Amino acid sequence: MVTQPRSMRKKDRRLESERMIMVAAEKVFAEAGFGGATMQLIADVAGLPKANLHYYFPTKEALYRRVVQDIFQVWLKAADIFDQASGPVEGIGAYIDPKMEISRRHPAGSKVWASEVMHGAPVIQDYLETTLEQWTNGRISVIQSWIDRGLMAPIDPRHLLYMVWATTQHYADFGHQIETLNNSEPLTDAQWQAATDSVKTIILKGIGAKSA
Amino acid sequence: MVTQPRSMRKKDRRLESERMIMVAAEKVFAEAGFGGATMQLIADVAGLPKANLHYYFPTKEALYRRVVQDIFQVWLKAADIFDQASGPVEGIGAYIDPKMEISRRHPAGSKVWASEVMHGAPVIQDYLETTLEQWTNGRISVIQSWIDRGLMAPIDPRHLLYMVWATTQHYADFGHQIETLNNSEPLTDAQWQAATDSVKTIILKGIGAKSA
DNA sequence: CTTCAAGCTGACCATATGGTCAAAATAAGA
DNA sequence: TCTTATTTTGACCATATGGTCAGCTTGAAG
Repeated sequence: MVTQPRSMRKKDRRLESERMIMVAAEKVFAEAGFGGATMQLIADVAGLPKANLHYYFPTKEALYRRVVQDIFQVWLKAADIFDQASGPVEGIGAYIDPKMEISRRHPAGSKVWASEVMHGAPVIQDYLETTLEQWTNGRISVIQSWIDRGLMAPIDPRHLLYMVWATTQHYADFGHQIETLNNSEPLTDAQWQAATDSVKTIILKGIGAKSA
Repeated sequence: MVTQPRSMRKKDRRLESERMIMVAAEKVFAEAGFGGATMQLIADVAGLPKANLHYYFPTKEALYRRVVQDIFQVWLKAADIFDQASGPVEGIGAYIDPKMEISRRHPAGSKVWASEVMHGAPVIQDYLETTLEQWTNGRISVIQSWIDRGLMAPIDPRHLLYMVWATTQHYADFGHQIETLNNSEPLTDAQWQAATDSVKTIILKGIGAKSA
C-alpha cells in the first residue's frame, strides 16, 4: 500500500485545485453573472494565472457548468429531511431550516442558481426536466398524503413548494436589498433566527399544519 | 398654437423611439443579464442599426439605468393599493393581486430588477436607500398598526413584506423553472388564478388576518 | 424651393476577452 | 540520479464588443 496514498495524493491535489477554482468562480459568477464574469477575474480571485484555469477547465462554460451542478447537489441534499417526516409541521418546518441556512452560508451558490434559471436554464435544463421534476413530484405526493390524512388544509402542494423555495432563497438572492433595508448592516444571528421563525410560522399556520 | 403640436410630435417621436429601444433592451437584459447583453443584439431586437441606439442612449449603462428605473416605477405604482386598505385582508390581499399580475405580464422587468439587486445594485443603490426604504418603512407602520389593533398576529412586518415580494416575484424570476415543472407548458389562466389564490390564502391565514 | 435642424447609418477603432501553445518548472517513479 | 508524466505560465491570437464619427436622409418652417 505505497502506491495508494501516492495516487490519492495526486487525485486530491487535482481535486483541491479544482475546488479552489470553483470557489472563486462561484463568487465571480454570482457577482457578475455568466456574461459579466471573466476568466481573468476568476483567475485573480483564485490567485492563479488565467492559463492555469484552462488547464483544469477547458472552457468558461465547462467551469460554469461544474459550478451549477455542484450547487444543485447541495440544494437537493438539504431536502433529505423531507422524507423522514411524519407530518407537515416536522417535514416543512425542518425543510425550511436548512434552506435558510444555505441562504445564509452559501448565498453565492443560490445567486448562481437563480441567475441560471432566470436566463432560461441553458446549462441545467436537463436537470430540471429529470432530477428536479422527479424530486418535486415525490414531495408533492408526500404533501398530498398529509392533506388526505387531514394533517393540513387542501393547499396545492406545488404552490406550497414554490412558496418555500421563493421565500427562503429570497434571503440569499436579494440579500443585498435586505441588508440595505437593515441600515446596510448584515443580519445578525438573532435577525436570521427571527426571519426563519417568521417564515416557518406564517407558512405552517397558513397551511393549517397539524402535528402527526 | 401651431408650434405646440409640432414640437409635441417631435417629442413624441423621440419618446416613442426611446420606448421601442427600452422594450427591446429590457428583454435582452432579462435574458442575458447586463454583462451578457450586447448592444448589437438589442439593436437587432429593436430592428435598428446599433449606431442608432447610441444616438438615443449614449452608453450601454445609460440604457440599462433607464430600464431599471422604469421597472422601479411600475413596481412602486402597484403598491398604491396598500394605502387605502382598512386592514390586512384588504391591504395585503389587494397588494398580492397586482404583484402577481406584474409577474405574469412583465416578467422581463422583474428579472432585470432581480438581476440588478443580485449583483449588488450597482445602478439603483441610491433608490434602495431612499425611495424603497421610505416606502418600506411606511408600509411597516401600516402593518404594525394592524397588529396593534388586533387585526393580525404579531408577525414582524418586515419579513411579511419580504415573503410577499419573494413569493410573487418568484413566478416571474423562476418562471422558466415553473414552466418546466408544468410539462414545459406556460401556466394557463386557471393556473395563474390558482397560484394567486394559494399565495393569498397561505399568507393571509398565516398571519391570522382579520377583516377590519 | 430652400434651409436647417433632427434623425439615421455604414464604416471604423481601440480594447477586452476566451482560448491556445510551446516551453519551463515541478513532482513522481525506477 | 535519470526519466517520464504532470502542472504551471508568459506570450500570443482571433474575435467580439462598446463606442465614435462623418456623411447621408428626412421633414418641417419660411
